[in-house]
Amino acid sequence: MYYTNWYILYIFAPMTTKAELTSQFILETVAPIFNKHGYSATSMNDITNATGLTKGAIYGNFKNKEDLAIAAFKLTVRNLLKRIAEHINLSDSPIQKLFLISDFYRNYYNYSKELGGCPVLNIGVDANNQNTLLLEKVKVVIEKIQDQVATIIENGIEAGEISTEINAMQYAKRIDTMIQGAVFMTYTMEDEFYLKDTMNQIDQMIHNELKL
Amino acid sequence: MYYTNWYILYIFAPMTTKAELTSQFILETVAPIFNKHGYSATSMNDITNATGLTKGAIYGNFKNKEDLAIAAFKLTVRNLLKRIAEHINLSDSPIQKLFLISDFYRNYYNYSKELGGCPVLNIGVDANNQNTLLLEKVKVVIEKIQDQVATIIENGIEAGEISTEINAMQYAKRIDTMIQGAVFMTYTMEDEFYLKDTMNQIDQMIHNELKL
DNA sequence: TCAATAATATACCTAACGGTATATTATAAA
DNA sequence: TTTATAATATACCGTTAGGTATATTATTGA
Repeated sequence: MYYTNWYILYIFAPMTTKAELTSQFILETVAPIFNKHGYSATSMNDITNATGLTKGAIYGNFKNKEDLAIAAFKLTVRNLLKRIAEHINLSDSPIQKLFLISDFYRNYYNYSKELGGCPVLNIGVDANNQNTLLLEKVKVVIEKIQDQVATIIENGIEAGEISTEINAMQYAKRIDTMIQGAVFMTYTMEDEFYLKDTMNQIDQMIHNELKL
Repeated sequence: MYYTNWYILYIFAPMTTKAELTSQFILETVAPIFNKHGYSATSMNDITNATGLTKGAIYGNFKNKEDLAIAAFKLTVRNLLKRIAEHINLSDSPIQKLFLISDFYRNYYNYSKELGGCPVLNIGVDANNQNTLLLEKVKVVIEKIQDQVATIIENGIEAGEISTEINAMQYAKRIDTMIQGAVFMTYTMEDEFYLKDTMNQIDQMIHNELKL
């Protein structure tokens, strides 16, 4: 089925070609599917059905299934990181930024459900022993997040809000580990308690161990 | 290819039929494959190749792929739980049992690699939104583990080793959540630091918050 | 308006999928 | 040793997999 009424979109994005719009549309449609079902459980048929497009359109815009999966993961993560960054920037204080991180993940269940689950957890586990390229992308994302948290902690130390005794990267990793554990438990047990309680635990940790 | 030299096994297990031995052999061979690659990424061809048996033998002993996957998961978990129980029983003191739990997971990376990864994490994520039956089994396992940890904490309270203020189930869940987070991070980042450091963190928590 | 080209649909490829009916062989009971 | 049955191998089923060549349509620039 051909479609011609894409001029509406074109008005708002005059620099993009039709193929670019199609690519973006495919990615946005497909990203939550890959995230939910995993790489090999997502078929090209699922993709054509969900988009209403044909294989010609898909393969005209993406080299193959793997290329599409990687691009979809990147899109999901880009949106997620942007959202986290926005939330963190609600305060200028490093220690408050830390509390804003836990605050973000307090409501992460509802938000991430729209993404088809937590992309870091889902693709991380799915890609392990399956897809080296995809796993590498997940690693980079985790490192990026940890670096950001570590930087906040370091800024907190410099600002005199956080104890100089603290190993910034160690605590960044601890926070990230606890978050991922809580995300896994909440999804597997279908119970938000894990996310909520773990965020309380992180807050408690910030208060008792980091804060001066 | 038919095989006739199974009498050797038969001597040591005289009560089992040939089919039971074959079933067990299939399960032990297949369990790590399912665990590693997930349900849909594991094909019946993978299974016949790994076992050296044919589809006739597989489908003679198992109803279908799902039945096989569930049986394989159960086997892996049974062995895992047995191993944990053995380790916990190295002490009679509840508080020492808690330390033995973190001690067990300190070396969990090497052990679980033999299983094809952590079955709770891998199958938990893999089965989510994919396989209801399998997900249900994972839930039961997690509940079982948490109940056991909670019971140990309660025994610790009764024995006067642990503060009466402590909510046993809450801390059981916290410990479990932190462990799963660490397992995920260690596998995804291929870095044992996460498991080691998180176990130190749990020990610290037991010392500072639970212990009287 | 018309040609050139970009983008998508259609039809089809081979291989692999899970699963099954049946033939063949191994084992057990007499 | 023979016969009944349990267990496994073989050959095959229809379907779906990812992917592609080509036809068709949309869009662009002159």
